[in-house]
Formats: sequence, structure tokens, C-alpha cells
Amino acid sequence: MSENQDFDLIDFLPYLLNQAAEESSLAFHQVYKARYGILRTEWRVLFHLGRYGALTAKDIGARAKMHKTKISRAVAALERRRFLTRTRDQRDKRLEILDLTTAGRAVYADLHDVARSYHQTLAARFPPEDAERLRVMLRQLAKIS
Amino acid sequence: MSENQDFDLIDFLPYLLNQAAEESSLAFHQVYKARYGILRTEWRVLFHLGRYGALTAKDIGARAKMHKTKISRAVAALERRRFLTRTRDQRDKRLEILDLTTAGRAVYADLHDVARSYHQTLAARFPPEDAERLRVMLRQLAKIS
DNA sequence: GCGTAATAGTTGATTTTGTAACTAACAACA
DNA sequence: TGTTGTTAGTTACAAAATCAACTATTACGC
Repeated sequence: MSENQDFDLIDFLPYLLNQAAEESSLAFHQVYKARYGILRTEWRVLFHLGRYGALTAKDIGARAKMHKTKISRAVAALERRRFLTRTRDQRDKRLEILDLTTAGRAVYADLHDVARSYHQTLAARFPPEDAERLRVMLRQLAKIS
Repeated sequence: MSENQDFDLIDFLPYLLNQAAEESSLAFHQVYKARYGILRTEWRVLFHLGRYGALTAKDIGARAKMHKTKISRAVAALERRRFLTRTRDQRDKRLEILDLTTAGRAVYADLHDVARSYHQTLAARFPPEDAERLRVMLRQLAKIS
């Protein structure tokens, strides 16, 4: 245990990332909650299906790094609202293929637009090349290729 | 990303920040959980008391942007483990002054060290000036002055 | 084929968080 | 001095996340 050297915990990367993530998620979170009454987990499932097309719950879990129980419950909620459909895969009957309905796709399109303009507001705080560098660094930290 | 079709949600800043925050927090989270059995909220309270000295719950809330109920419960847990003490402020008896015990300070010192080396591991992925720029941008996004 | 292990997804029990109501203390002001 | 409004912190109850156990199906070893 060495004494407080010149490292300040206020600059601890995970701490800063969490603060920035929380702060920046807030406004968007309130939009999808108020507009469609969906939760964070449900938005994330919707986003992956809108972005990548039909997927299984397992695929979503791998991409979004969400636990399968979260996904299971989010899928059930989205199905109740008729934002997605499930189809049993005939080649492997354990799998369910999830796909957005027309209504689900409309929600996705709307939120995609909100996200784009919100993103631009956030990114506009920095010079373009810094925003780009930020993007690359965050992807690296998130281990997204 | 100026046009509708050009914006990829995978680069949505709040999404990237959340992914990076989750990924980067994981390893450290496991250390304080395994080593001292404390939760995220408890670590954050401990961190602020270690970093700034005696504070009231309200001060911690303002600095950490944590809700007062979270703080109340984290403080109770840390008190049970004898990592902090509470003293009623005699000038304003609504306030409780929280301060780490010797044991609490030892935990803080230990975790500070772990955090420092972990931070360095993370930051070493980037050239120093990029890491510094990242720090500045994250502070700006988190609205920490 | 049969038996065992692994996988996709669900459900239930426990823990943690969020929301709102609450107590106790202070502040402002007639 | 009331009386009213505000603030610090706790607690009760509802919502959500986590973890373990469970069903149904497929894959593997023999």
C-alpha cells in the first residue's frame, strides 16, 4: 500500500465513464420512456433488432452483453405491446427468431431519429476530430470491433 | 453522420459510453466485491469520504450525483461494517457528519492503489495525449468542472 | 441406438433500486 | 410567539435486476 501518489480517483477512467454515461443517457431515456413507455432493457433489444434485423435472444445477448433473463423479460414485454414477433426455428427448436413488427419498426425509426439529433448535440461539444477520436477510444474500451 | 441513413446507432454516444463504462468497471467491481464485500454504491460513498474527508450525506449526493436514499443505505451498510462513523452536527442537527474510521481508511487506501494500477492499464491503450483528451471530454460530458 | 452433457430460454426467489411518504430540525416572517 | 415552507435523512412499498433452478431440445461419446 503506497501512500497517495499523484493519482486522483476523480480521474479514474471507469468512474468518469460511468458519470458520463449516466449523464448522457438521461435525456434520451426520458424520451423513450415518456413516448412509448419502454424500459432501458426493452429499448436495447428493440435497437438491436432494428439495427441488425431478425435475431435470436442469444444473438442479442452476445451483441449487447445483456444477461439472458433480462432479454427474456424484455422480449416478453415487447411482444405484449406487439412490437415484435417470435418464430420457432424449425431446424433448432430451442431457438426463437425475433423480428420487429411494422409497429416495432416505426418505434425504432422514430427513436433512431431522436438518437441521431441527440448524438449530434452531444458531439457538437467537441471539434469533429476529437469527437471521432472519442468514438474510436470508446469502442476500444467497450471491446466493440 | 449528417444524413439520416449515415447515422449508425452503434456509434450513439450514450450507448458507447454505457458499453465502455460497463466493460471497464467490471474488473474493478469484482475486486472490491470479493475483497471487502461492498457494493457499488458503498464503494462510491467510501471513495468520496476517502478523497475529500468528512462530508455530510448531502455533500456526497451533490458530488457523486447519487440519490439520497442510495446514500442513506450505503452509509448504513458502511457503518455496520465499522468503516465510517456518524456525528450529529451541533450547529444544524439535521446534518450528520460522516467520516471514515481507521479501518475505512485502510480499505480506501487499498482500493485507491488497485484503482490506480487498473487505471494505468486502461489508459496505456492510448497515446498519453489521447488519454488526456479522453479524460477532458469525459469530464465535460459528465458535467464535472 | 442410449446416456450424458450442453444450450436456449423461462420462471421463481432474493437482492437492489426507485418513488413517495414520512419525521425531525431549521428558516422566514407576520 | 405562531404558522408556513424548506431541508436532511429514513423508511415503506413497488419496480427491476440478479442468481439459481427448471423445461425442452440438441450434440456428443460410446
